[in-house]
Amino acid sequence: MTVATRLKIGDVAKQTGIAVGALRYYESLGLLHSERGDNGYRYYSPTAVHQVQFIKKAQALGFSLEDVGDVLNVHQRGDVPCGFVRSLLQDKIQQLEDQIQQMTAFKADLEDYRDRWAESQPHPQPGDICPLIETVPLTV
Amino acid sequence: MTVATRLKIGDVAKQTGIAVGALRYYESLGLLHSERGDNGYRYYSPTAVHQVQFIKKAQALGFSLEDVGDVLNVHQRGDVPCGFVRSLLQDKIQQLEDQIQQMTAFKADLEDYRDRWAESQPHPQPGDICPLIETVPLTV
DNA sequence: CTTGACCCTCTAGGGAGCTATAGAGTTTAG
DNA sequence: CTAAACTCTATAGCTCCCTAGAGGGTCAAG
Repeated sequence: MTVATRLKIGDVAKQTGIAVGALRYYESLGLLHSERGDNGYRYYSPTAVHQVQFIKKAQALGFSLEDVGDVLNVHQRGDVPCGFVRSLLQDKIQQLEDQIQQMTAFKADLEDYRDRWAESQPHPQPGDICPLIETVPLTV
Repeated sequence: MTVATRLKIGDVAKQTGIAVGALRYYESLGLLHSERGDNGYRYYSPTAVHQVQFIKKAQALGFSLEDVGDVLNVHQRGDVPCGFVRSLLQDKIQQLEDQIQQMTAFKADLEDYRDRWAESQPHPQPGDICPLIETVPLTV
């Protein structure tokens, strides 16, 4: 019987490409657990590498670390969090949709100004800073 | 001959709808100037209202306060900053374009996952947290 | 034994544009 | 005259995900 491999934080960092400081940060958020040796060092089992990769993958899906924590909590309760993940994912998609729409409308606005200002020689009024911008209406 | 109107910061705030704290913040960035009375109060001429509105309008075009400062500097040098403003505006449009493209591609990715995961009953492996997320490839 | 590569905790910072508070002085309406 | 409403400075906090540094202990190779 061999003792299970005990990884130090630097080993986990190397195997995952995540900085040591970030790993400690994950732990402070409760996303990653470690055992402490007598020297105070954090020790990890090889599954920790897998867990860090899980965090990376969730982030790649646009999940915040808080989201990851929520998923982990569902898992901790013994449930399979896939349904929860699906709904989170749908939320992210909807948020993206909304943001894209907003940005597209905003871009159209800006292009409108650009085209209107393309060759106009503005009529500066006393006190004006940029006579072009001065024509923008105040949204009150 | 009447003394020119001297506005206090609260007056400017009321007339522009910008919080007092924000006006002080603008001043700290050099975007808004005031004279000090013997009591230490900031006093503004009515053109300050116009200048604050200019800041608001520039922000409505997606300009950062730093951008506004740059525009103001051109103006301060005695130049008309409209050419500079046009090029800033084109930059903002381009940035929006890029961001929209990125977000659209990302959204397509997420929708891909969503559809693939729609009714799949995943095959949990020992150590898995959410078998769905586990299928996401690591971008290394 | 020494040197260097690790590890620890705690604190600060950053980006953007503010808001909020504390503790103090000033002005203004009644 | 008093009380409310205003003003001042200076500092901290917000969001998110870390990074960087100080000041110290621990461990492995030569």
